[in-house]
Amino acid sequence: MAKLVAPETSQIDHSFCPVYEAINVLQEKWTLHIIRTLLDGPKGFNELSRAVGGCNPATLAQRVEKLEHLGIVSKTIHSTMPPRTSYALTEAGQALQTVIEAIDRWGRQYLPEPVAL
Amino acid sequence: MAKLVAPETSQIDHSFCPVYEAINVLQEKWTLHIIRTLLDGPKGFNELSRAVGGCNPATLAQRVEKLEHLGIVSKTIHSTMPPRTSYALTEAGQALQTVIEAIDRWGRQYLPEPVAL
DNA sequence: TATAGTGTTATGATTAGTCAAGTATTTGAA
DNA sequence: TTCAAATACTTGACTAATCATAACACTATA
Repeated sequence: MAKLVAPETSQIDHSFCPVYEAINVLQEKWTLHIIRTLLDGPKGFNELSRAVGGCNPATLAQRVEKLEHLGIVSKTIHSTMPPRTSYALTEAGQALQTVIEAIDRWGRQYLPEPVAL
Repeated sequence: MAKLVAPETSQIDHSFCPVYEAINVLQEKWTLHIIRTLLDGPKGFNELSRAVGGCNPATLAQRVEKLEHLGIVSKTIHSTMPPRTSYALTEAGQALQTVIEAIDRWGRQYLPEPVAL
């Protein structure tokens, strides 16, 4: 799995760059949507799914697990049967509000119309 | 950001929400890396590829084309043979610096160590 | 002449994401 | 009572995205 790194002449060293890592975390599909939704307050799984809009449960479960692992989201199980869970942002997750706000401002200014692809 | 308090309803209208669209644009793999790299200044294709680090040329070409279409990146062909091109950020692209900076600050504060997956 | 550079595009393989359906249980309505 | 809907996911099959690699035409340097 370890890959031989190209000669040092022209390759940039990403060995540990916080911005690079942060971008890698946030760039996964649905991640930013999930965080934005949770900025509104804690939500259960299906509630989150509906609010995010369009993410299928398999992907959502995987994303939420990874975010929990990264300390961005916390999961609380209130009762096992009937199942009742809630997902909330940790401090690190709340701190992403500044990122979402920056995206929000940019979007309002530079995406005034629906994007046709 | 407007914190629309949705007490019980939980169904959100995404008909046209600039933040939602902006997130969709920025969440695609390599997009933020490309923009961050170009904040450093205009680059040629291979130069960009090296600086971004790890993106394969097919994907990079596709991303860059989409970003050009969205008015975030501009492409200038200086000569066809030998090929010489340069990719640069437009005004809308430059405006994403605030987003990258927010991610940067977050990363430095909350990702102090390499993320093990 | 040989090697490395330019900007792409083509290939076929791998990985990531999607879809529909199912699990076990309770709550609320008919 | 019995049925439908809700809860939080999981599973397996499928498709779309991304991957590494190589090719192309051509120049500039060694």
